[in-house]
Amino acid sequence: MRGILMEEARGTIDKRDRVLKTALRLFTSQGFHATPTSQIAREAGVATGTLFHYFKSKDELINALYLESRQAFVTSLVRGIKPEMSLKDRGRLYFMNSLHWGVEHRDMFLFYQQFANSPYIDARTRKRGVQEIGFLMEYIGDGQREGVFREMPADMALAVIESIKIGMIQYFMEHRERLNNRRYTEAAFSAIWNSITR
Amino acid sequence: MRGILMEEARGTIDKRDRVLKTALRLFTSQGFHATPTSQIAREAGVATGTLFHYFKSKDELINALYLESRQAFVTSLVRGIKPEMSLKDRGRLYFMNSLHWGVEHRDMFLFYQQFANSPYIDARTRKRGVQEIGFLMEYIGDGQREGVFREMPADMALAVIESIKIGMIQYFMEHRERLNNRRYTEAAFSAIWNSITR
DNA sequence: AAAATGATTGACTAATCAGTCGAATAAATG
DNA sequence: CATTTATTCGACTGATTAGTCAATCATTTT
Repeated sequence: MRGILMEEARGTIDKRDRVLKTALRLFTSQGFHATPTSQIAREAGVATGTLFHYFKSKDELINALYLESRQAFVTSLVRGIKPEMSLKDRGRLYFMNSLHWGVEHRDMFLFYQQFANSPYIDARTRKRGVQEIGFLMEYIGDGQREGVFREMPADMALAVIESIKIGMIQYFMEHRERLNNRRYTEAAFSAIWNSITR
Repeated sequence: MRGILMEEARGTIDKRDRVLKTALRLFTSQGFHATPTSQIAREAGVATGTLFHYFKSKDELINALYLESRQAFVTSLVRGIKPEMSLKDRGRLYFMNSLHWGVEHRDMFLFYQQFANSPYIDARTRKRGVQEIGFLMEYIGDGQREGVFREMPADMALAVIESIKIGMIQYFMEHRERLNNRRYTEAAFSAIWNSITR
């Protein structure tokens, strides 16, 4: 049975966690099929048997990573959002939250990018993963009702916003020093804002 | 020796070409490592030995695909571009060329997206693949000199343009019927244009 | 039509893969 | 302290992989 005392529990959780972290890093840098379970186990410092003790299969491992990454991302997305904020301020905060999270959780972000729509993630697991889209669809609906956004199908506006957001996360990953300079992050937000507003 | 008469030559070129086309389709839908050479050969209707007769290794095959896809894309990109065109007209045409090519050459586009920056493409092959960036960098330089573009680092502007372009190609792939409706394609171009202009 | 050359084949191999299993150890429980 | 239960190990297995090779077939040249 899983230990209750801190010291005892840590050893156990530690190994499961080290497997997850190592797999995340290797999957994003090498791809799923190019990463053997033997390498994950070796670099995590556990035996292959231990890996399969915590995850019944390699697929279960990647699905666990997907759930963990999505949870972490969606939680960070809504941080500080208040209903009384203006449309523009809400949009800016969504963007800044995504931007900082993406850059600071590089592996998780890249994993999400690469694998969220991959066949390795089973349909049932993915189905519950549209929370983020839900937030943003509502946001776009608000903007259209207020007449602030240009005429454009809502799903096209969503595609525009999301693609710039992803592009900017990748951009700031390669220019981390600019992430704490308002001139650059605000320029990036302006690109999004102007792309869909009148 | 490779035949000179049409009928004889066709048989030969046919098999090499069928291997390439089949590999392109399977790599984009299943991924590189998830696609065994045996499956490529089987679905192309050739023996595994034939595949390795034309491509020394699986890596050489993916690199050949990369070169072919890039060549096809860059060629289509500049179609109809004239130096005397206005900045906006040139931008629109670059976009429309990319959009139509991407949607109509789905496999090549997806391949380019998935594999252009993957470790399977060797450095030497990739190095000669910055032609497209060259065009667009010049374009952005022109826009900044004319004072049409908002203040923003050139590489950030490039990242914005490229990411929206990719997003829109994916969008129109799922809405092919809208590709021949100016209202939609022009709305997509406006998103790009407004994202970087004053 | 004989010789030479390249195209094509598929059985085969060595290496590697995901996943198993029985033994050993550590922790929790009565 | 004795017993049960959870954790960890790594050698092992059957399946699958990229790539080989000796043989055959088709075409061109002499």
